[in-house]
Amino acid sequence: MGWLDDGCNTGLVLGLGFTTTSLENTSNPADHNNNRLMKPQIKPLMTGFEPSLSLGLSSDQTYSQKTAMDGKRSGCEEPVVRAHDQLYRQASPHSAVSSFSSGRVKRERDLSSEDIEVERVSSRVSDEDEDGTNARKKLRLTKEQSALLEESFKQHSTLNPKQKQALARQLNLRPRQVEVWFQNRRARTKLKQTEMDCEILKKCCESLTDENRRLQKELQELKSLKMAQPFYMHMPAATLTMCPSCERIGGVGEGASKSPFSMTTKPHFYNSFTNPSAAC
DNA sequence: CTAGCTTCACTTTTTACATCA
DNA sequence: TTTGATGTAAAAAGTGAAGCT
Repeated sequence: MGWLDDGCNTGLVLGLGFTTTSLENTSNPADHNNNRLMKPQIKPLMTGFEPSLSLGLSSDQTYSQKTAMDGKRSGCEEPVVRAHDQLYRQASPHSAVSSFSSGRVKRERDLSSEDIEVERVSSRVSDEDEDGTNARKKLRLTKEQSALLEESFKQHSTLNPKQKQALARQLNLRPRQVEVWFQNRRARTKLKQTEMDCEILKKCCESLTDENRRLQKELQELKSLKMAQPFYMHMPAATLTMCPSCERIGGVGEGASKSPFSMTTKPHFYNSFTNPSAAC
């Protein structure tokens, strides 16, 4: 980051520091599985920012496109269901066939006995489609199902097995489907949060850049002032002190505060680590 | 140490919708 | 105006790894 350099070679360093905590913890504090959300791989955005953090501008476009699309879609909360989709849902109310074919072996291995039992009960269609093929079909959740899942997600971002079972029964879905929905929902939440964090960081970056420019300019002005005043040149550096109370530069001895060279404005000895408000 | 379970990150597949010729 | 092809975003689901008990 070039704008962090001390371009004047004055020995003065303008530092940039940034620490923050999670802006929004979407998980429920009471959730028994909350600690899992703090795994190392997701920590960076949850716990702090490294000074060397770089921002990718490409995400800007992605973000705007996504939000545009979101807006577009949120405008019609329930997308128009096409005729064939309607038919599919109506003719096959147990449309939760999903991808039973390809992943079946593994999933049956992974399923708990309870899940398998529910699977048998609520497996709402056979593995084969109406046309007899074994093509993978995917469920589109109904508006009601999505609403209930969302409601449940607001209460718990993760589900324990009992909650999962109950919700699956309530929605007439397989527990695996509920599990997948929550998994994807968590991922989307995190992605959204990441995009928001990215936007905030970009704004902070811009603000810090401006601040840096301003300070550099101020530094230049001070240097030229220094050059124009031989009095300072002849003064030993050690005799220039900053009065802690009036924050004026003075020399040794009384009357120093009355120096014609006293600072009339507060100097910007600003530490971004302790004064982040200047940036954000 | 191992097994079982859960979650996550990453990926693939399917669906819905917009646009254009 | 209608229709089919195509592109794209979102959602559902698959897979493997890692952490925990």
